[in-house]
Amino acid sequence: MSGYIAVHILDVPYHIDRPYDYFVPDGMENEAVPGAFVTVPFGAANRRVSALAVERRENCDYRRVKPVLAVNGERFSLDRRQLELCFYLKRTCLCTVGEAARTLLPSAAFSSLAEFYLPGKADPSSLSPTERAVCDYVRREKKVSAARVKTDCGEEAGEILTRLCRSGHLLRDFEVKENKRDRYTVRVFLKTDAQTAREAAEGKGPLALRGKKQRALLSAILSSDGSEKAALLERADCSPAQLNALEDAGLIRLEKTETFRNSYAAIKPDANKKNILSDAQRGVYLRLRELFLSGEPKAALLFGITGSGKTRVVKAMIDEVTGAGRTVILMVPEISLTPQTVSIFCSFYGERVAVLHSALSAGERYDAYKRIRAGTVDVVIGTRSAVFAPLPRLGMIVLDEEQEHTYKSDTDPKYHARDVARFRCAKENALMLLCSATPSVESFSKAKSGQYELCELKERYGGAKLPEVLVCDMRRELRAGNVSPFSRELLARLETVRERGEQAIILLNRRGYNSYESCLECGEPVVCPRCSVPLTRHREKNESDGRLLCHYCGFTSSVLKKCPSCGSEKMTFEGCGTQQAEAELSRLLPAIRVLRMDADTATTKATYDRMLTAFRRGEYDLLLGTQMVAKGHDFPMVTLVGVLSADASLSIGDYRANERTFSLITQVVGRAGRAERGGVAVVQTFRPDNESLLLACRGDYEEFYNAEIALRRGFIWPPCCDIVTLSLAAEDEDALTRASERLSALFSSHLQNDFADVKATAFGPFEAPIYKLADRYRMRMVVKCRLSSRTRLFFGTLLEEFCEGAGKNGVTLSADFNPSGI
DNA sequence: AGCACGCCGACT
DNA sequence: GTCGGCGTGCTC
Repeated sequence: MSGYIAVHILDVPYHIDRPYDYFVPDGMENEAVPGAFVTVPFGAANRRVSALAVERRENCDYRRVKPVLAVNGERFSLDRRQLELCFYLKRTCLCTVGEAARTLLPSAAFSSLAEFYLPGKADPSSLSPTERAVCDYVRREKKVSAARVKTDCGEEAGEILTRLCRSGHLLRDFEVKENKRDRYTVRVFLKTDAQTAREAAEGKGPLALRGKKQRALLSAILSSDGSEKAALLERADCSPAQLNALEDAGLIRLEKTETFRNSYAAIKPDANKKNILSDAQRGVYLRLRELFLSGEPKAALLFGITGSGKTRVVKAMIDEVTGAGRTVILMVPEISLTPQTVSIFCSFYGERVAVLHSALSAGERYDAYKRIRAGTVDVVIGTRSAVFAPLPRLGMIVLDEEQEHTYKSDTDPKYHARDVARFRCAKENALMLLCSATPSVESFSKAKSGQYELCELKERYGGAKLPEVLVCDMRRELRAGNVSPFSRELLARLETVRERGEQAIILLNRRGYNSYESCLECGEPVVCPRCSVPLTRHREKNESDGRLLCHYCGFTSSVLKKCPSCGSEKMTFEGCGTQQAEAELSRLLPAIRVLRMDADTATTKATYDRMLTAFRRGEYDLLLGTQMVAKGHDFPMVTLVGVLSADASLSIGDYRANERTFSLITQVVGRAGRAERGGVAVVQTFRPDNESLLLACRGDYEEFYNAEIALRRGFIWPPCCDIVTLSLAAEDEDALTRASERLSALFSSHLQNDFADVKATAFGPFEAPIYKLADRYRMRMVVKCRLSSRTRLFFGTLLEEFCEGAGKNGVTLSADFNPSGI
C-alpha cells in the first residue's frame, strides 16, 4: 500500500521551512520513513534538493503532488528522538529544521562520501561473463572506488555493481572524503642523520642535492627539525614541490600532527584508582543518586567552592549511572582548557569514552558519532555540541562550569546547551547536573526557588586554605608616579617568590602589546577598515614597531606614522597587553623567567599542553597570560597570583559584566590556594570600591548573588525577564537603514494588532556595539519580554514576514533568545 | 533561496 | 519583430 510523506527541505530560508507532502513510490515504503534523508523535486523547475522526511501521511489533497526520487539510506538518518530535537530547536531558536538537522549530525554526514567496493564472500561461479569481469576486477584490486570501477569497466558497471552487492559477491562501503576546510598541520622531520643531511644540503655525499632552493630548504629543516610545513615553506620561501622532492629523495618525512582523539586513547584505564569521598561529598552524592534513581526527569545544581572536590562527586555519579546500564554526557566549556578533567575521565573509562572536540577532523568526528550511536560508548565528553550526542539510554547530562558563556551557541541555531540538556533529560527521564563554584545568576535563582535541587560543598577538600587577597589601588600607584602596569606590591612579591623558588601566575585579560594606536593631535584611534573597532598593536620581542591587528576579522597593517584623519605625525600607543607586560617584566625583573600564554603563543592544543607541562616542571617562575591561565590547572608551587586591571571586564556594557568579573577573579585567585604553604593574590584595580570585585576577592558567592539579583530585579534583567535581540546585517548601509525601519514598523504593528496580548518592551533599532564587522554594517533591536510559546510565535511570525518581504538586498535578520553578550 | 513567468526597452 | 532587463510570486 503506497502512501505519502511530509518532508522539510534542507537549505531553505525560514519562511519556506514547512512540511511539503510527497508521494512515496512502490518499493520505497520501507526506506522513505520519518527521519530519513530523501531527494525530492522542488519548485517549478523540479530541481533536485535534499530533504528530511518527518511524518507519514495517509492521503494527500494536493493535486500536483510529486514523488520522492530517492532515499539516501546507506549513510545516516535520524531516530524519533533526534527528530523531536530538531523541532524543539526550530521552536526555541527560530532556526529551520534543516539547520537543526545539520547541527545534530557530524558535518561529514552531509559532505560528499567516497563510495568504494570490497570483495564479498558469495561464490562467483554462477555469474554472467560481464558480472564476472567486474567481480574479478574488484577482487584483484581488493578495494576500489566507484569512480575507478566506472573508468576501468565502463559506465554500465554501475548497475552491475548494485546487483553484485545485493547477491553478496561484493560489499559496498563509504569513506568520508576529508573536507577541504579541515586542515591538518603537517610537520616535517629529517629522515636521515644530521650528518648526511648536512652533506646533502652542501651538495655532497650520496644524497647530494643539486637544486639551490632544495638545499636552502634542507638547511632550514636542519636548523628546526619537526617544524610546521606551512610555516617552514614560508620561512624558506619554497614551494610544496621542493619539499616533495626532498621527501622523494628520502631525506625527510612528513607527519600529520597527532590527532586529539589518539592522544586520549593512549591513556589507559586505571582500575586501581580509588575514588574515596569525604563525608560532605558522600552526602551530596547520595542525594544526587536518589534523584537519578527516582526514574523521573530531575535537575540539580552542584555548587561547590574551588577545591571542594566536585569532580569526585561527578565521578561517583557517572559510575552510578553507567553501572545502572545508562549513559552519560559530560560537557566542559572548552576541551583544551580542561585537559585535566578530560584525562581524569579518560583514564577511568578508557575505551568506553568518546571525546568530541572541535579539532577533530571530519572523518574522526564521523567515526566518533558512529561509535556513540552503535552503543559501544558509555560516556561522551565534549563541548557544547556534545549535548546532541546520540547516546542510547541516556541517564545523565553534566555541565561542568555551567556559567561559562561557551555553552551558548553564537551561530544559528543559537541554542543554549543547558536548555537542550534539560529538554533531553525530560524526554529520557534523566538527571541534568550543573556544576560550578560561581553559578550563573539564572541557575542559582532556579536552585533557590526549588526548580533545581541545590547541593552544596562548602569545605575545601584536604584542608587547603583560601589565599590571602590584597586589593591594590592603581590610582594611588599613578599618583606615586608608577606608570608601569605592575604595582610596587606585586613587583616586590614577585621578587620574593623567585628567590624562594616558588611560582606565580599573572592574569591580564588583553592580548597584544598596546590596545590601540591613536593621534595626540585629534585623539582619533586607528580603526579597522573592515570593522568599527580600534586595531590592537602586536609587537614580539625582536620587532621594533610591530604591526596592527584586528581581533575581530584578522585585518593587519603596519604601524601608522601619520594620522589617517588629520595627517599629524604625533602618534601614540595606549593600553597594556600581555606582550607589553612581558617586556616590562624583563626590564623590571630581568632574572625572572616568564612564560607568556595567550591566543598568540598557545595556538594549538599541543603548544598549550607543552607550556603547562614546562611550567609545572618549574622551567619558569611566572605564567603570564589571558584568561586561559585562570582555568582549572593544579600547580602546587604557585603561591602568588596577580591580576592586572581586574576591572577591565566590568566596563563591557553587558548586564553580565559583574557576573563574569566575579567568576574570573574567583577562579584565578583560587589558583594560589592549592599550595600547602598557602598563597597570596594581588588584585590591581582602578575601582577598588567595586562591590563585585571585593566580593570576588573574599570568595563570597552568596553575598555576590544577593547583591546581583537585587540589581537585576531593579533594572529588570534576566532572570527577571528574557532578552531577545533582533540583529540586522548588510553590506549596503542604506539598505540596512531601510530594513531596520521596516522591521520596527512590522514589530509595532503586530504588537498593536494580532499580538496585542504580548507584553514586550523594545529598544532600538540602533547600531550594534560593533557597528561594522568584516565589511557588514549591523543594526539591532533589543526586546525585554517573557519567553513563552506565544512570544516565540510572535518572533517567528516577525521573522517569517520579514524574510518574505525582503528583496535581494543582502540584508539578513536573525533572532537570538537570551544572547550571551548584548 | 531559486526559479519561472511576465511585461517593457534596444537590437539582428 | 525578438532577446533580455529584473519586479512578482510560488514552491507539496
